[in-house]
Amino acid sequence: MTTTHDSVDRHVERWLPVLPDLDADVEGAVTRMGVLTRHLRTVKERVLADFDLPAHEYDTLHALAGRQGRAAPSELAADLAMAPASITARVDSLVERGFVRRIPSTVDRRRVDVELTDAGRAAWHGAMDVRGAEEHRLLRALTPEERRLLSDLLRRVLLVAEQQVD
Amino acid sequence: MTTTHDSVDRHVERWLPVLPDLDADVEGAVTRMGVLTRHLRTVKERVLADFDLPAHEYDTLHALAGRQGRAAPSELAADLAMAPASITARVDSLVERGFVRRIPSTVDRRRVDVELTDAGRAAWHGAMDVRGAEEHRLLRALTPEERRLLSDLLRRVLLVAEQQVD
DNA sequence: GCACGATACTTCGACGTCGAATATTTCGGC
DNA sequence: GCCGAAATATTCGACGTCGAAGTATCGTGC
Repeated sequence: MTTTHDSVDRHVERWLPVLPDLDADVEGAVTRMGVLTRHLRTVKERVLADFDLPAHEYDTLHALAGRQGRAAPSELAADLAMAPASITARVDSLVERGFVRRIPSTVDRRRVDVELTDAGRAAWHGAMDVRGAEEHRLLRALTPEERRLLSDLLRRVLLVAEQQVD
Repeated sequence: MTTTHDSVDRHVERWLPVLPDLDADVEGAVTRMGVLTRHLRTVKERVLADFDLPAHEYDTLHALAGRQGRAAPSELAADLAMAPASITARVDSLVERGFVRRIPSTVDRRRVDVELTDAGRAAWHGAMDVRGAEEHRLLRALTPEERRLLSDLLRRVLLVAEQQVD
């Protein structure tokens, strides 16, 4: 069983001479996470192109589906980790395509619920099947136990990032 | 020793009812990588603000330093994984700030080398020290052996992503 | 009841990135 | 040597995102 070099190994080898106090494991783990998330995003974009769905439109439909097909723009902004101002444009184009409806709330006239139409739910559901295929293809490099281990290690790292500093 | 829930655990719990065939470990690992890379980018942006350096300017200086302070725009584009057309604007603003020089090549008149000035190298070197502090803070949640393990697991996953399909 | 701060969404202007098209230069086959 | 193909950097127009400002509405304390 021989271990092989990946692009990050070459990246680290290239930087080690000029930055001697570089921790290969820290740099390696961080850089690999970055490369992998970028890769997954690129593949998702390419796969969704077959459905005429830009990734940001799919993401919006997905977030809506995660809230039973109905949510306020501010809720979508929080779920998608983006500025509330950006939601307006996203919803505009989805309305244009008939995937989404704007429903002014009657109880609080400041609010405007966004609701998935049947066409919108169909578009989401259709693209859903291929979604995650690349994730599983990559993670199949590990055994189920190793996947659990990876997920657990990352949880412990993420907990440090998310802990409140009051 | 009690294990704690992070935001991704809550994310998975929220989706499991509607997507029963969701693999918690695959979804967990992938989502955590995404959240962590986003977190690291945000913190880096905030820390670099003290140096009046937008992250994309720092990244460009960093890429340049990785090539001994001199590189062609196309090389920078490759190292930074972005479109060559985008490099022009980045170099423009760095020239504006005196961090970089454009040197037309004499041997191949299509090429224009970009060279780090003393001020540019100083700006990069100054921001270098704080760079990576957050990475180490987060990864300190793991033991050195666990960090090695994490990096190794991610390498095996990345190798699948990078393997050529001829 | 009223005024004032908080809340919710949108508009606006600026910015960074990209793909396609362009201009210039080099290279290779003949 | 010449001509078409490849390479290199840039310009241009479009797009998605953001922060700040704007508009409308709600809620609360008095």
